[in-house]
Amino acid sequence: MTELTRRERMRAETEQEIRQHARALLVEHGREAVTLRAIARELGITAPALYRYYDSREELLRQLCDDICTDLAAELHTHVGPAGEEFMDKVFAVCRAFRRWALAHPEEFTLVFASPAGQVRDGAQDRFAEVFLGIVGPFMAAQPTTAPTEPGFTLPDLSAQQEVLATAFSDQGIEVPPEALGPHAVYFLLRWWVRLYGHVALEVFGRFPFDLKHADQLFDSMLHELAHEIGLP
Amino acid sequence: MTELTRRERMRAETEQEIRQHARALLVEHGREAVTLRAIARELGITAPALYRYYDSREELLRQLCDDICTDLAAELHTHVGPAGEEFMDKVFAVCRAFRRWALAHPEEFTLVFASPAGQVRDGAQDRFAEVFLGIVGPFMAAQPTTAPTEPGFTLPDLSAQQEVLATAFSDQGIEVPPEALGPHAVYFLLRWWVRLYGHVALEVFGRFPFDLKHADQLFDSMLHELAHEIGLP
DNA sequence: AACAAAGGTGAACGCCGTTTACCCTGCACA
DNA sequence: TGTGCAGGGTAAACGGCGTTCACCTTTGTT
Repeated sequence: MTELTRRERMRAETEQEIRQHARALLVEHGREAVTLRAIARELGITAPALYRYYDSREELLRQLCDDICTDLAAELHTHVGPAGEEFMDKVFAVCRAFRRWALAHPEEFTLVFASPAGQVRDGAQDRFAEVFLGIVGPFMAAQPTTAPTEPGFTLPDLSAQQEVLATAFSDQGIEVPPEALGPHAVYFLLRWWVRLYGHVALEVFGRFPFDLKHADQLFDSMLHELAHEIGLP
Repeated sequence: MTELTRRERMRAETEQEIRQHARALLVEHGREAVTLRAIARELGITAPALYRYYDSREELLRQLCDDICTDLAAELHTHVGPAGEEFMDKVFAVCRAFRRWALAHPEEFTLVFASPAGQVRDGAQDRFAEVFLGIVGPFMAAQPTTAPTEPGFTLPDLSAQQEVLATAFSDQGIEVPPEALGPHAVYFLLRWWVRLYGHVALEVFGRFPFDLKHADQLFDSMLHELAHEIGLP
């Protein structure tokens, strides 16, 4: 049945426990509280023992970042739902789920989405892109066609991104017809992400210029605007 | 001439030096490196001496946050320029200056614009709003009229924000005619900030779904789009 | 049965924020 | 003109941190 030796099982279990407690510390007391000694204390072992599992605290945080991405991806896929429903309903559902998740998990959001470049990222950047494209891919495949932007606008040069996007999708086994990957589509994807991220981050960090009640309404307005811009009601 | 006693001059000087070194540490080695002991070392004094100036490291960071806001505001006001030029040129100049500043000072941007709610903010939130409104106010006063949004959209309820905005402006001595503060104006302000912040933060944190060359082009497209939406070419 | 590796320990090093007790020194006031 | 006191500094100490090292026990393999 299980090909694992006793030691390997123990190791896997401990590893799991480490991540769980690290996650709990992050959620409840913030990034600074994710401390090797605190984790060890909760596990009933000593801090140096953790070095059998991770090379440093930094690496543990990277791992944590990865775990969060995985969970977030699962959570969001939940809201994609079956293939039946209306296209925009699904997109809206995923966006709203992202906002809800971010507001409910500010510390995790901060770690994953607002850490300065050199720190946690590096490997996690790919992980994040993977999650993002995993969510977005099916939509781009299903999207009937992208409304051309109004004449008079010169699109920025996004040919490089088209290719990156195409190979990323095929790497992940997501089939997206090439005609759905025109420059308009890429451009629109970026605009969507900018606004979604912008609103959510501002709300999480309390950086709107004044206290917003009805932030939900503002968020929904933004979604409808975006939908309008690709030609859907 | 100077009403200050010798001791007061010394104190002011030291205070200044503390801030400078703290700032340098932040810029060069990140938030975690802003350490009481490190600052003291550079000043040639001992760490406990700093408690004559700040109650805690947290408070020092808050103060630092304030200083950054002040400098940023000055920097941005530089780009507002004299009253002569074209309206949109000025708005664009300020937005581009903000992006340049953020990319050139990622650690400072992170501290001020991407710290989870409870931490640095609290008092700094007002400070930030002050800076934001100080920049935005003159534009809203000068703006001819706001193009109504397309029919079929229901604006979110922003009446509370209208009032907050109005009193904030008058508190700061900025004269904005009440007809420039309609719900459309407030709504448009928020959309602008969401997109500006969204793009800049994503770029600073490297959280676009793939590596963007030509991010400038994307940024400029966004600006032109926004200008288009209030009815300017 | 012998042995090597894995996983744990305790002690130590050098950081850190913060508190405490103490010491000068410049300033105000008698 | 002295006197006292507050302001700005010190050293020492506490507890917590990441990390390293030497060591010891358990486990799996040969």
